[in-house]
Amino acid sequence: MGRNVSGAAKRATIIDVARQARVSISTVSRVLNERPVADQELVVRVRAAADELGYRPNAVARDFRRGRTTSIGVVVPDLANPFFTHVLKGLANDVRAGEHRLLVVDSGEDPEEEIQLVEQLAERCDGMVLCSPRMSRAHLQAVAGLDIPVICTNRSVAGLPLGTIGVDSAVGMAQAVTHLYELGHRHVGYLAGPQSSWSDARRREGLTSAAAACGMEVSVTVAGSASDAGFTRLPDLLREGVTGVLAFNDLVAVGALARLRELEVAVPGDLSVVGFDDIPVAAFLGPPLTTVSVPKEDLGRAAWAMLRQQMQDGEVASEQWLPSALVVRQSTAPHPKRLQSGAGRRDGRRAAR
Amino acid sequence: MGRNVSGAAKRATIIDVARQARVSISTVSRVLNERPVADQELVVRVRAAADELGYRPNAVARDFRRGRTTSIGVVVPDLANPFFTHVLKGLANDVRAGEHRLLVVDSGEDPEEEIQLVEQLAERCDGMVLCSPRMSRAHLQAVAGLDIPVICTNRSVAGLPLGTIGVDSAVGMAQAVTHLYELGHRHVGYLAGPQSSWSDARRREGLTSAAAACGMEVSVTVAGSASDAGFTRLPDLLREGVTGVLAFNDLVAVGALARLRELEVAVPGDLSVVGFDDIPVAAFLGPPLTTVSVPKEDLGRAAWAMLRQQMQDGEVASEQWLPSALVVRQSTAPHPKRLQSGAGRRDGRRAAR
DNA sequence: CTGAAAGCGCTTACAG
DNA sequence: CTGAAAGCGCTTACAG
Repeated sequence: MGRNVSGAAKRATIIDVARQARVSISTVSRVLNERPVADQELVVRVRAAADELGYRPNAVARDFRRGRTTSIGVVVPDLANPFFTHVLKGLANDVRAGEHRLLVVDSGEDPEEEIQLVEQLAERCDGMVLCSPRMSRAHLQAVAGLDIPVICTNRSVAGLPLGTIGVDSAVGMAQAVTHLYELGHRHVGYLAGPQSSWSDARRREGLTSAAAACGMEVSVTVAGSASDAGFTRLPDLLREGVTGVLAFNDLVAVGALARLRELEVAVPGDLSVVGFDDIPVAAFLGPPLTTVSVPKEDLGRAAWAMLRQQMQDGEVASEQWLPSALVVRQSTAPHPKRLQSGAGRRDGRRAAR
Repeated sequence: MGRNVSGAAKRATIIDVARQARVSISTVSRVLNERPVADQELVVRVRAAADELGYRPNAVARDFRRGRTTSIGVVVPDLANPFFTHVLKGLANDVRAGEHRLLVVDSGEDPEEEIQLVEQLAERCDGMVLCSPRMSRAHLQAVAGLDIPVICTNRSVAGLPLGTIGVDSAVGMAQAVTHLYELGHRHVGYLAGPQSSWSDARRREGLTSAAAACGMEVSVTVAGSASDAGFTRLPDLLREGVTGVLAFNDLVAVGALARLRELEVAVPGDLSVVGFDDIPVAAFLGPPLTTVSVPKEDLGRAAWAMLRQQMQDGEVASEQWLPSALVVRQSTAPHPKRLQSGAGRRDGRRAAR
């Protein structure tokens, strides 16, 4: 039993196994990698020797020699954000099926940390997925020079040889705005996300242009990506006199709802609230949250599909956008002072486009 | 610019750099690893050559040669569970400070998958943290034989040379039970977690013995670890006539709250609800959830501290338990039919022990 | 102080 | 079909 009893009883290598089994190291390697070996007697001896010595192949040596790692790296800005963990779930499920394993790394929303991690990780992986990368375009360009297949999610990288897959949040946002408009709202507020978020920019754009199209007034306040930001910034919008609030994401909406409860503003009676992402808790809130649902797990799956193809044929730089869709629950209702026909619709799901 | 224009213009190695700089590979290695090199002229030439060739050292080769990886592996059952992501945050923050990087892997709550991932990961890391491992004790024993420092969280591994760090959930659970007792409740229900969870067993034990101590009746129904489980199983407990419900974790409590809203059972007026973990959303629910707070980030930090020490002095097998503490918010109130003096306490925090 | 050489533990052409 | 040998890209004793 080659186990360390105490201290370092040096780990058995393929040479030790070969000696013990009285064969060459080539044969040991073949047996252990299930390559054809004619003499069954040899196979038996090798397996016995490996067992006896507690031999475990040195994976780093093998990766080194093969020039491949069978690992896929994933970089996310914040593992505590449910959006990313659901993308990861989709990825993990499909990757697990194959022979690769997923190595996840959290950049802590720090662009500098992010590029460093990416460069370190790239050396130890066969391919990478960068989830909503926060790094500068210049750094993304450096990533493109890393000669390893890379997919970016929710970040446009036009002109760079990186695969892109994202959610078309403009469409979902436009649906949300239209929904509020149809309910009679004429002045809405946006609890914006982090400045470094490309998705926030897209959502804000979508909101602004949809509102402009139907002549709605929009007030914006910068919140962030977590619930306390929504809790803190919500009053800014109330002061502006909005009757509907759209949040950068569901977490921010959760904070807004809590603040409204504290202020005894009834939702949806006095004010309508719309989230974004449709994280699991959204459906369980009081009231259940009207939100824009994005296919998080599909995003992960699609990223893996794209990455795998890129690893196979070496072709890069495709682009793919998944639809988002408004899910109407119970946090939105007709404008308090202006009842109208479109009111009272509940729990429907409207497909994007 | 050694970048691949298309196809594989083979990556520059240390040999190419040495040739270009007209020095030995030893010197290149020394310069690039910032070891003392006397002749500044050489340093300049090496840096220039490396730049010109776009040289990036092969990390796998270096890890192989050094016999170390500067990576720490972390295995979690489910990245979508906020509890684990917060433990990870604590870990990541402290690890980031040093020279190590964190490689996270999700076992999908599958014990078989878990042991496989652990064995693969162990070969590519200098140390590992297993968060709430679901694998059998026999498999844990195999892990102990992997001659790599390993810390387990929330799992007792008595007799095995693995570091253990966990949360003493029995204490927090006892506080929750006492809290309900003092509010006049005499029959409570438990929405239990997954069978494979060691923490659930501990919490259930804590609940049962605390309830027995004060003569309270307990009904148990097996839910799981996600909100829909709480939503689905809650009625089982109502049927038993409980006036207070304790959930395995906050997610399950969220589901229970949603079901109660649907059933128009007032919380806390008609029924009290207590969660576990104190995830961020707990404080933002309607009503804000009374729950047992566990020091998730501290758990991660402590795991890293223990692992680092184990990697330094090779000493293994310490044990450490962090306290949990009840946080009283607004989802608990006096038993509806039995008002009494202890009632109405709000928003206090009771330290463990 | 720098360079030539050994060697980490494997896999895989190449001989026999 | 199996074995002897080369070599992946580094780091680090060891010479000079």
